[in-house]
Amino acid sequence: MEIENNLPKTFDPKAAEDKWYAKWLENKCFKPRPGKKKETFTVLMPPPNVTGKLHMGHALDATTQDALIRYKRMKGFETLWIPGTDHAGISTQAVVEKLLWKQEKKTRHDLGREEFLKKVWEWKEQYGSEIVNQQKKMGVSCDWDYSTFTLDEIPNKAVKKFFVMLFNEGLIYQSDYIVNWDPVLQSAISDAEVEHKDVKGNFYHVRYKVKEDPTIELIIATTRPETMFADTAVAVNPDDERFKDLIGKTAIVPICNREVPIIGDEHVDIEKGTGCLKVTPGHDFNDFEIGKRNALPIINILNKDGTFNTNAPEIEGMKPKDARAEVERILTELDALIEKKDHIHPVGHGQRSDEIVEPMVSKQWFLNTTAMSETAVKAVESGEMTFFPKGWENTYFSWLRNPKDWCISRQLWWGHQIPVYYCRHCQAKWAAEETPEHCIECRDTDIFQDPDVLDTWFSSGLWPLSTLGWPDEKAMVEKGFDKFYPNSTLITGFDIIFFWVARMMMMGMKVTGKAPFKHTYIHAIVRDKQGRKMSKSLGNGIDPLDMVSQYGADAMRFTLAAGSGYNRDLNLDPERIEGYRNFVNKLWNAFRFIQPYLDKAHDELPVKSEWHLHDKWILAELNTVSKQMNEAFDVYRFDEASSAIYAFVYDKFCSWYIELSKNILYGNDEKAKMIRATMLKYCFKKIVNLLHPIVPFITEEIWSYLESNEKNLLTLQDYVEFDTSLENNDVCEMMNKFIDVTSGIRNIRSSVNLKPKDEIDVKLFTDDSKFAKFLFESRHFLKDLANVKSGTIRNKKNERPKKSASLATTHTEIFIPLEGLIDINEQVNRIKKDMEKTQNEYKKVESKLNNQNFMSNAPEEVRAEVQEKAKMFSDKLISLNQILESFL
RNA sequence: GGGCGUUUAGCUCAGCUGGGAGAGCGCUACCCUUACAAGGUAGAUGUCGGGGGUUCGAUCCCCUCAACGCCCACCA
Repeated sequence: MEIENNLPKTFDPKAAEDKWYAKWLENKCFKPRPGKKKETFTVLMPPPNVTGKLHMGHALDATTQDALIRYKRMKGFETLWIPGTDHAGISTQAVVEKLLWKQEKKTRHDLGREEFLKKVWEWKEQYGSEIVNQQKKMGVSCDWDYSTFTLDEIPNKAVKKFFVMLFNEGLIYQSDYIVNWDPVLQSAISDAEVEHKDVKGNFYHVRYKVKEDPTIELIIATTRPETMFADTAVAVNPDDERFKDLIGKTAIVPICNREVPIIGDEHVDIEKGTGCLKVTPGHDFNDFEIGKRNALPIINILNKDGTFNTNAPEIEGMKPKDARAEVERILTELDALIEKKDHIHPVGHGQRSDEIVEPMVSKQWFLNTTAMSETAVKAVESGEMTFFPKGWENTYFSWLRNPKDWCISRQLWWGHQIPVYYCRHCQAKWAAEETPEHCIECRDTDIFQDPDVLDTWFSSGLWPLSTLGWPDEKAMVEKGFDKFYPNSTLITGFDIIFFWVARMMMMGMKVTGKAPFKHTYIHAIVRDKQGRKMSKSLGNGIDPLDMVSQYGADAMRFTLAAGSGYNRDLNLDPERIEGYRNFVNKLWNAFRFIQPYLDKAHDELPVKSEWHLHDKWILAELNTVSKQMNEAFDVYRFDEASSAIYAFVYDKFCSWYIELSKNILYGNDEKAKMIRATMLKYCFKKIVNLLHPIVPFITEEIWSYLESNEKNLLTLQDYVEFDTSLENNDVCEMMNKFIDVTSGIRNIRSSVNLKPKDEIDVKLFTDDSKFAKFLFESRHFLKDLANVKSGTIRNKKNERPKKSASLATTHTEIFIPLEGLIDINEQVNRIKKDMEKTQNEYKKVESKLNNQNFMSNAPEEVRAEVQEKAKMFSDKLISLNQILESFL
C-alpha cells in the first residue's frame, strides 16, 4: 500500500515562526485572561538596554520566562508578562555622544543640555526598539500593551514620588563625601559599579622629615606618591612602640614641604607597610574616615577629568600615570625616595568605562538604605520571597547585611533629573514632584533644578511598581496593580542580584510593605563551550538570531531550556543546537507518519476494554512524563522537563509505539486501525501540549492539523495533568521485558552479521507465564521489529536447541537455530563474557545478603530489592549455563 | 582576607532525603527497511579529583589536601 504524504520531509521553522507569532498576537493570546485557576501569575521582564542587541543572555532570559509563562497560562492562571526597556543612562549617552562627534565633530556641551537630549530621544525612537523585534523572533509571549520605557511618564512620576517621599523622610540627603569618581564619565558612580582588578604597580618608600627633630626620619610606604600633594597628616598606631612618642609632632611632606601633624589612629596596621601612613583624606576612602576622626583638612588635587589641578603645581595638567613618574623623579632628586618595589594590588575600575576610578570628595546625593535593607533581608528570611536555587540568598544577604549609603546622583544628562530645586535668592532647597514656579520659602522666581540625574538603577528598582501604573491611580486601576502586584516570579542572572533584585526588594517594600515578587529564579550565565565568557574581544559570541535562522527558534529554545537548571554556567556549543534541531525534526517526521491516518481517528478515546496492551503502555508512560514535566516546571527545572519529554518521544513513542503501530495500520482490521489512529492522534495531542512551553512554534503547527476548530489554538489549551487512572505498572513491566527480548534478538542478529532482510526462526524460553502470555499476544510484532518469521515460546523445562546463536536476559532465553552458519567459538566466547559480567554482579548482591549487618540494618524494601536482584542474576546465570551446554 | 561554587565517559553536563554509575553530542560496526540518513539497529568507553573518616553500605554525609571558577572587601 502506498501512503501519500505531501508534508515536507523536514520541518520549516521560518514559515511556522512568522505565521504563528502573528496568529497569537491577532488572537490576543498573550493578554491576561481569567483561567480555571482563579489566580494570577505575573512575570516582569528584566528590561534590556535600549542600546542593546540581543545576546545569548537575553535569549536564555526569554526562553526560561516564556516557557514558564506559557506553562502557567496553560495551567489556567491569569498570566501577565510585562516587557519594557531601560534608558541605560551611561551607555546610551555614550553612544549618542560618540555618534555626535563622528557626524558633527561636536560634544554634548556644544549643543547644550536641551538640544543634546533631543538628539538622544531621536536616536532612541529610531533604534531603541531593535531588541524588541529580536525578542519577538524568539517567540516571547508578553503582553506588549504593557510595554514600558523607564523614561515614560509613569516611571518618571514614580521616581519623583519616591524621591520626594524619602527626601522628606530625611533618607535622601546631600553631602560632601568621598565617592568613586569615573574620570571618563566625569561622574560619580556607586560602590556597586566599581570592579576591582589586579594591577601591576609599585611600592614606594618615601622619607618624611620630622620638624621638631631633624635627626628622625619617618619612612612611609605608598603606592600612590602623586597624592602627596593632598596629604594633611601622617598617622601611626597609638600603640606602636616605635612611633608613639612622635604623636603630636609635625612631619614635613616632601616636594610641597607642607607641615602636617603626626597623629595616632587605630586604623594604622602596625604590621603592614612601614607602620607609618600618609593621610590623604581627599583621595582615599580610609584616609577620609581618619580625616573625619581627627578633623583634618581636605585638599582636592584632581580635576573632573582626572588630571591634576593647581593644588599640585609640579604635576598640574598631568594624568595620574605621568604624574606618578614625575613625582618619582622629583623624589629621587630630593633624595627622598628610599626604595621602589614591584607590587601587584587591586585597583577599582569603572564598570562602564573600565578606567581607574579616583576617590574624590564631592557633593552628591545619597540614599540611606539601612532600614530598607533590613526589611529586604527579613522578607527572604521569612520566606515571603524565595530564591531558586536557594544558595543565591547568600549573595543577596551578604550585600544587604552590610548596607552602605547608595550614591544616587550622576553627573550626566540622559536620565531622571533629580527633583530638587534651589532658590538663588534665599538659598532654600527642596524636593518636589511637580516643577515649581517659585521658591517655597521666599516665593522668588529665580530658582533652578539640580543638574544631576539619578543612577539608572534608581528607576529600575521601582520597575515592579511603575510598570503596573504606580503612582498614577488611574493607570494603576487600568493596569490591574492590585491584581498583579506582587509579581509571581522574577527570572534573571546572578550578576544583578544586588544591582537590581535587592533594590527592587528594598524599594518595593518601602512603598507597599510587600515584597515585589514571591520567587526569584536565578538562571545560569551563558558561556562558550570552553566555559569562557562570551565577549567581543574574544570573538566567541554566538548571535541568537544567527542560530534562529540556521536551526529555528524552537531548536535554540530547547537547547537553552535543556541546559538550564540550577547550574550557574551554561556552556553552549552550537552543535548542541544542531542536535536539538534534529529532535524537532524527529517530532515533525513522527507527525508525518501519523498524518495520513488522521481521518480514521476519532476525537475521543475508545472504551478501556478496547485498548491494546501497547495502548495501555504508551498512555501510562505518557502519563508519567506529564507528571515529571509538571513537577519540573513548578521548581524551574527546565532541564528536567526537557529531558523527560525528549526521552519519551525518542525512546518510547518513536522507537516502540510507532513501530508497533505499523503492523496494525498496514493491516486490514479496520476497527483496530481506527483505534490505533485514535490513540496516535491522542498521544500526539498530548505530546505537543507538553512540549509547547518549550518549543511553541512546531507544536502549534502540528496542533493545527490535529484540532479541527482553528480558533482553539494550542497555546490556550489546558496543560496535561497527571491522571492516576492511567497508571499501569504491570503492563509497563511486561513491555520492558518485551523490549529486552526484542533487543536481545536484534543483538544476536547483529553479532552473527545477519542482514536486515534475512528472516529468522526464534525459540524463546521463559518461566514467567504472565510474560509468556504477553509475548504470545505480541508475537506478530516481532516480524516488524526484528524480522522474526516463526518461533516458539516455552518454559525452561523444555530442551534447548543445539548450537544456536543465543542470549539470555534475566527472564528469557533466546535461541536462533543457525547451525552451520555461525562461528561456535565466537558464540561461546560471547556467552562466557556475559557470564563473567553477570557473576560479578551476582557476587556483589550475594555478599550483601550474606552480610549479617546488612540483613539486620538495611530497611526492608532495600533487602527485598537486593534479593530480587540476586534472583534475577542467578536466573540469568542458570540460563547462560544452559546455553553453554547446548554447544557441547 | 571573607564567602560561594565546581571537579562524574573524549566533550558538555544530570544524578532529588546514602542502597544497581546516567543523558546528549562524539566514537565503532552494519543498514538508503514505505515517518525521519537532520535517520535506524547494535556496540565500546568511567580507580565519580587525591587521602582519611562515619556507615552493613558513600558519587552522595563529615574531615583534609589539590586544582579551577566566581562574588565581596582591600590602591600602606
